[in-house]
Amino acid sequence: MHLTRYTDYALRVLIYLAVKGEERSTIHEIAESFGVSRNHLMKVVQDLSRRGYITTIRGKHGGLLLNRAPEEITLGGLVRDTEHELSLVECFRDHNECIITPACRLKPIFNEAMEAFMAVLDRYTLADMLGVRQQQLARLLLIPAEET
Amino acid sequence: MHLTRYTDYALRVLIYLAVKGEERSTIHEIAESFGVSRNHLMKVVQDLSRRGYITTIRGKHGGLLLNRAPEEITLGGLVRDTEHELSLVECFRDHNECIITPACRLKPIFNEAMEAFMAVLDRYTLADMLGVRQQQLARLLLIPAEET
DNA sequence: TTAAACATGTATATAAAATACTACTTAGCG
DNA sequence: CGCTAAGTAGTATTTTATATACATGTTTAA
Repeated sequence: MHLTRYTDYALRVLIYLAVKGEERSTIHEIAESFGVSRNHLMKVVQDLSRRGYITTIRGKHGGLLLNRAPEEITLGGLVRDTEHELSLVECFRDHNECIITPACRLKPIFNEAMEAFMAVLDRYTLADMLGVRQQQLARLLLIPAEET
Repeated sequence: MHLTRYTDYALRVLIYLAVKGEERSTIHEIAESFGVSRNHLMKVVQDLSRRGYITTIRGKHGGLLLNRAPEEITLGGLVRDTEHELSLVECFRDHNECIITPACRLKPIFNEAMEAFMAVLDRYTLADMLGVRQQQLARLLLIPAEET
């Protein structure tokens, strides 16, 4: 049971952008920072852009910026947006062939568990990710200190 | 985000055995009933046996029996036993290379979410799976009605 | 008008999971 | 005593999802 790297990377991009603040960041720079595939990050970035999380600016001196306040980006929302397959077991999927489905009580129980999981994530926002640790994060990401 | 079929099948085996009650069931019969790989089920059964969930009897007229009362088998326990990889994102694993881990607040949050998820599963037992629907389950599984 | 940036589609590689295969052990039954 | 139905165990193969790479296009500031 785990989330995909896709979701993981989406979170990292948002954290990076939030730490960097007003200044533009490039995909290249973020990929370098985390030591992950630049091409894969591109897909993630496009998705985040299409969904309105970030703004992308093409051309020289282009880059990425957060498009929403960190306080308004919930973890739950993001996970729901980027994790396509949230179906825990076969009976949640389209091609379910489990014969006991009509009488089985597992589905509602797993549903309840899933909701409890998401409820926790809904309580936290990107702003909660930073907080007092913003400076430390900036250092780890090799982002020059902001003069805030 | 989903559980493996391995866990799914483990649950199905337990449900089958619980519905069948006192009578022995064979792996073959269970695999047929659900239309799943007999060989894969074998691994699951061995695992359930090693962990004390079920008793296996070799030889002619052998088969499987539940080794604990359905009321004492919790969903949470089973999932923890059969789902080996409960690490949601990279920083939960052994070979974590995410550079912001020391300052990152995601891990404790995901931990909390995971605990909320498991807490729900811990509240339900195999007995809850059957309840009023036992007859219907027996019919779906093509198990001759018990004279209870 | 060029270079730095994002955009898009397709192809390949990797890793995990599922399944299949093979050989073996146990135990009831005739 | 030997046959057969059942579980045991290890290994190999296939499948699938995910991740990564590659190739090419588009935008825009300098």
